[in-house]
Amino acid sequence: MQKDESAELNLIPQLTLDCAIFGFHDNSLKILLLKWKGTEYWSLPGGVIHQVESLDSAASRVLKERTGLDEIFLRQFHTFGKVARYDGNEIKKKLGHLIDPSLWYERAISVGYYALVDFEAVFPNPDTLSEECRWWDLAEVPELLFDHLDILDKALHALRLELSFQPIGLNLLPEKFTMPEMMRLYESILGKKIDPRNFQKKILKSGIAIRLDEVKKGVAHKSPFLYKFDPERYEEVLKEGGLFFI
Amino acid sequence: MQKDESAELNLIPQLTLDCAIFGFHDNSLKILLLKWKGTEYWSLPGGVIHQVESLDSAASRVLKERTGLDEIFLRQFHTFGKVARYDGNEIKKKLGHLIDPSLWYERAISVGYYALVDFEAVFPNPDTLSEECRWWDLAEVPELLFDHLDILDKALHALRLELSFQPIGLNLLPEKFTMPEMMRLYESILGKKIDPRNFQKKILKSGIAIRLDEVKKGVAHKSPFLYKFDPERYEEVLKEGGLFFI
DNA sequence: GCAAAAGTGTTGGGTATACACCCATGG
DNA sequence: CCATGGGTGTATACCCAACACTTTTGC
Repeated sequence: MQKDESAELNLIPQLTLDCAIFGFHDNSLKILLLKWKGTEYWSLPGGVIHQVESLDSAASRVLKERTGLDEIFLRQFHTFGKVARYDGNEIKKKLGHLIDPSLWYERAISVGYYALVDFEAVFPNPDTLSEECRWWDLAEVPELLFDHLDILDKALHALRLELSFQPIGLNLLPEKFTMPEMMRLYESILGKKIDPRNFQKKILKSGIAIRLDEVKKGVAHKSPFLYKFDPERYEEVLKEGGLFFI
Repeated sequence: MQKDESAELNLIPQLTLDCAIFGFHDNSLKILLLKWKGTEYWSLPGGVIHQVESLDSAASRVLKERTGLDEIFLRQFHTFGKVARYDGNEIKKKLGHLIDPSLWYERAISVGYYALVDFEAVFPNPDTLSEECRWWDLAEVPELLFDHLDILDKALHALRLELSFQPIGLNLLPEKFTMPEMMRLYESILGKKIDPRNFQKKILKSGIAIRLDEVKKGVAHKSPFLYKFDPERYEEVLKEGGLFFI
């Protein structure tokens, strides 16, 4: 986007943001992606920053637009500032029918956010340049435009690092959840297997989750108990030094 | 700074960077600050971003200018994007004699970096708007301009979080150092006391530091042994899951 | 009844913590 | 010789990892 145009629209020039929106469903971690109109190319949802809004508000706005959710758990994790983040030729070739490449030749710096949302509560919503917005399993992510694979990698890395200090479970799981669900959430973020006995012991000892007098019905096999978080205790444990699963 | 001027100078408009440069000396953590010409006000060193350089290169450039050092350990930690980061009245009142406030009324977003340097190797060097550049003990930091106290706080917080995963010691200590020096470095970052016996055990068992056949002379009291890092082993330990002192 | 997933306890090894005294040096 | 900080070992508690079988349910 050119400066003149940015100025007209009251945008901060050459600055954008991109969001890695994570959800959890079917025992695996998902990421919300957009498909660009008339192409087979996908990217992370992103947006511009208005002169009158903070970076955080801009990210909330973008998330609200794509997911319909307010009060989303959002964390800024890195700002991407290489000189050649976009390849002019790539844009001309892949997106030339959609946007005027001359407007996109200028360098852009992008602030990366990751978001954790309740999969069930999201209504995915394409933006003006995209025709589809949907969840992808992390293991099956298609080729992404620009440097969005880098951004996604770094988001995942930040998520792993902060797993011990952020209320990940509270934001990615529904209000009532089972212990195996929570365990598989941790497994999919960490990329490794966890022993179910040790996991349960640790969670229950920490007190962050409480067993309800209720089991999950309608599933095959033995009915698992349902749990809910104790948000105050969760916060407390994270502040006291974290919840490590290394 | 206004867009016209940015364009002339080939700068990215409305985007700056600020650096929290940490050193370690006299058993305490220090931060490098600039004093603005004709005032008693201090701030973190910062700079602009040229169209033809990456964010990381811009930060390296600023650091080279302020410290004389190349190949500095630098980490981006957060981007500060509130709408009203600068207070126009504050600038007019405090810095009106130095800069034209009309040029600074425009909002700026700042990318924060922290740097870890060998205190002894630095030659502090003021920039064009400052008359002094010197180290301050973290416990005695004066009032800072703009939102630089926030930035410093967040830098320290990031440093603490990454203490277990980054080669902090290697970058903040001289080539040969004593165990109590290293211990007090950790103490000053974490803000708490560590047991010297347990500290030594842990460091030596990890293998990141090797005792030399040499003691530090010319100090009062018993001469402490000197150690040096084993950089490969240090990297290895950090990758394997970190070096925790919680 | 059988396949699939849930639920559950114990033990051994290792790691973190707590703790106090002697030693070397400079002044 | 004394004040100061450096150097060191042990005993204990806790935590974590390893490990396998029974139960429940849907099909």
